Amino acid sequence: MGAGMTARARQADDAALHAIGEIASRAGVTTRTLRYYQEMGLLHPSGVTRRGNRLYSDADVERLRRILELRDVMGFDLERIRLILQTEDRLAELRAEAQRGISAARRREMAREAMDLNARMQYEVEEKLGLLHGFLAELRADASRYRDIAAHLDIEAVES
Amino acid sequence: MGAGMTARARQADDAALHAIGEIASRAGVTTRTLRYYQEMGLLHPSGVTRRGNRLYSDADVERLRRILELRDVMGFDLERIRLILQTEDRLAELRAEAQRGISAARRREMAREAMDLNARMQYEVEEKLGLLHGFLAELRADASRYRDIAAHLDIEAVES
DNA sequence: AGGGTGATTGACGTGAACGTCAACGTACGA
DNA sequence: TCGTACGTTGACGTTCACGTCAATCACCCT
Repeated sequence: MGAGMTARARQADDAALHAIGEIASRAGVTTRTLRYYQEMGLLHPSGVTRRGNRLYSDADVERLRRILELRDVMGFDLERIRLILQTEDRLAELRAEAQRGISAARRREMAREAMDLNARMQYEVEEKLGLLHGFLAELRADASRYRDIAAHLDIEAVES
Repeated sequence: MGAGMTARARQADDAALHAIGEIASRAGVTTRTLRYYQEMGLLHPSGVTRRGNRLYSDADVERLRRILELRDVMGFDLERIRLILQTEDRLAELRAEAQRGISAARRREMAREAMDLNARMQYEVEEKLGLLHGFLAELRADASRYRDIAAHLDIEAVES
């Protein structure tokens, strides 16, 4: 498809779809990463040109942001991220109603599953927050010790 | 050396040296990891038997804890961790006095280097703390939405 | 009509952080 | 004395998360 279409992406009905290169550079990753995430079942572009070029929606961009957040901030591997997103997706389907084919029992199970996952992740984040606070305290303590040393060196400098 | 010596490690002068297997299992890593860290210049056992078995001191254990903290909490790679520990080590040497061979200018440079590194790391930790707080907020918001869905499902259950 | 740009699908390569295996040595308890 | 447990040094294997390259295709501009 090439460039130039960027400004004309918003045609009539489709709400702003973007090419892979644009999405990648905006997110600070390579196009290879996006293809790999698709291959891993993490992020499927919501559109495609007749030639086969991937088209990403704003929702896709948001999903990518979530993936990178889980990867960089929490340090999860891609399989873990896939499971998390999968659970969230299934819950989103629940909300979307029109899920008449799913039994009430199954729906309650899905909701419980998502809530369990959410609770576990909250616990992990809180734990990590505690560790990070401790680490920050260590750093500040080190800093004050460093200042003492620097002061000592200054005194030596004056004496000599 | 084998087992059994564990309790007799504290002989006369050396203050409690432990075998690699004990250290590894206590830290939740394998012995391979400890050997790899030595190979990478991250953690050198402070003792060794005449046959060649590694002996780790309590200070070594503390250093290992630092390494795993930097690896797991901050997500740094081993090279980055090596540089951090190296800078801290040099500063510790400064404090230990008896560094008459080092010029005042060099000592001041080392102190400044350590303080710069400390400041950069504090910034990174604070940044990560911010991201984690944001992530936790997302999770809590999700949780309340999930509760709504669960409540809705309960109402349906009552209706049916 | 031709060139530049950005996309596609394979397929193979790579670096980090270990895992695993072979061959060997040694101390301890029965 | 012998088996078991634990240690040693190579050396090769493995997984993850991409990087890189080749061959091809389709727009866009001049």
